[in-house]
Amino acid sequence: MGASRGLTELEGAVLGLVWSRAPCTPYAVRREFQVSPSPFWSGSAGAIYPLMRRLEKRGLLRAEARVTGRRRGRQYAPTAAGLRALRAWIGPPPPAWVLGVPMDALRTRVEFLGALSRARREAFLTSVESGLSTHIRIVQRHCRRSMGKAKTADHLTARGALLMLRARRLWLREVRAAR
Amino acid sequence: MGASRGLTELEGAVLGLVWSRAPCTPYAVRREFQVSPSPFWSGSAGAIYPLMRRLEKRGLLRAEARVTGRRRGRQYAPTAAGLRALRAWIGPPPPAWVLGVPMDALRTRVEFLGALSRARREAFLTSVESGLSTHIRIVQRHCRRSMGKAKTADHLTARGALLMLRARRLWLREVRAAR
DNA sequence: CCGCTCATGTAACTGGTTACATGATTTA
DNA sequence: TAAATCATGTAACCAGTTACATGAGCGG
Repeated sequence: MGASRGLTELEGAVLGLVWSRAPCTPYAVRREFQVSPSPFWSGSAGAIYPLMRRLEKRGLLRAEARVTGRRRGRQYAPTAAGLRALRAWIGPPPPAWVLGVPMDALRTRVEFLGALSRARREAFLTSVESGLSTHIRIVQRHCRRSMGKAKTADHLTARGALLMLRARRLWLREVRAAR
Repeated sequence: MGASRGLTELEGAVLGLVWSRAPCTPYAVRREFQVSPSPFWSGSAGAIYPLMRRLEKRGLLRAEARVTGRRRGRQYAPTAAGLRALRAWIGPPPPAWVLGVPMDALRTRVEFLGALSRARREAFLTSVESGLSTHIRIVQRHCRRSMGKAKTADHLTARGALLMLRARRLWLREVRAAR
């Protein structure tokens, strides 16, 4: 029933998050996005709350009222249909754009570095390299923290992020050398 | 003097593209996005044409009517203010989110791979690894083609994309090994 | 002359953001 | 008890997408 067209990226990510943390409040999901070192989604309330209601209405999430003290709230868990939807979202050979080079704001900027004076270019590259190193340290810590403790998925994700950042820093050095 | 708030990512990319290819039609810009191995922006007409008009109205692009045969059309080039805006977009130490881990649809999916059966997981990883290798070959070709010929910026961008893809493939192998 | 690609646009939609509003709970 | 944070939500906005419309030029 319910022709249920595919999930958007954010929907997929939220559904997956709920699946892996269930039972799970919208607030917890938001936090997850907010503390993530990958700041693509703001995890704004205006995105998350309506989205989870939507998933509930589509029968992919089931909500139970949570009453801690006098606090209203809902905890979500995926339904059977929700799990199926998640699998259908991940499972089949992903469309090309999923495999394609991810968009990268840094790469875009570097592409037009030629518009800057030599001095500004140097300053840019220096600042970026140090900023990148900071980020790497953060993700590295996150990576170590999630090691072992049965959080394999988290750890692997962090590893992925780390490898990505390192590749970028390496590339940055190439860029600097080439100028 | 139009307080000219900052440029969006797409605006920055378009302005940069026009700067590096000027004089340049909107259509050429679209094509650039469409053939890019990084398929984040569709390069849809509905995005590009209004955007470039906007930049023109803000005084960042200057348009000259192009008449080839009986064909209407506009060629754009950045104005002095446009170049300044481009520099201001790239130049200063970029905000943290530019340096942060770029969002990656593949990483998101892998994060929830645990929702799949062992067999499906295997199938997924196999399909992704081969798809990734295909993409790598494509970018590699692009990379070689842009070598030398004074297209340093293009080449470096392609290199960046290539390193990113390779890091991803390496990571994929880790994922497979860890399961 | 038919269909394909080049080329320029517009209109409706939509998903996510910003900014705001509200109240409960914890901490200084 | 005041300030901070937890927690839930809404409303207006906006950038980019999809889908459509139009017409020029060109290859068969």
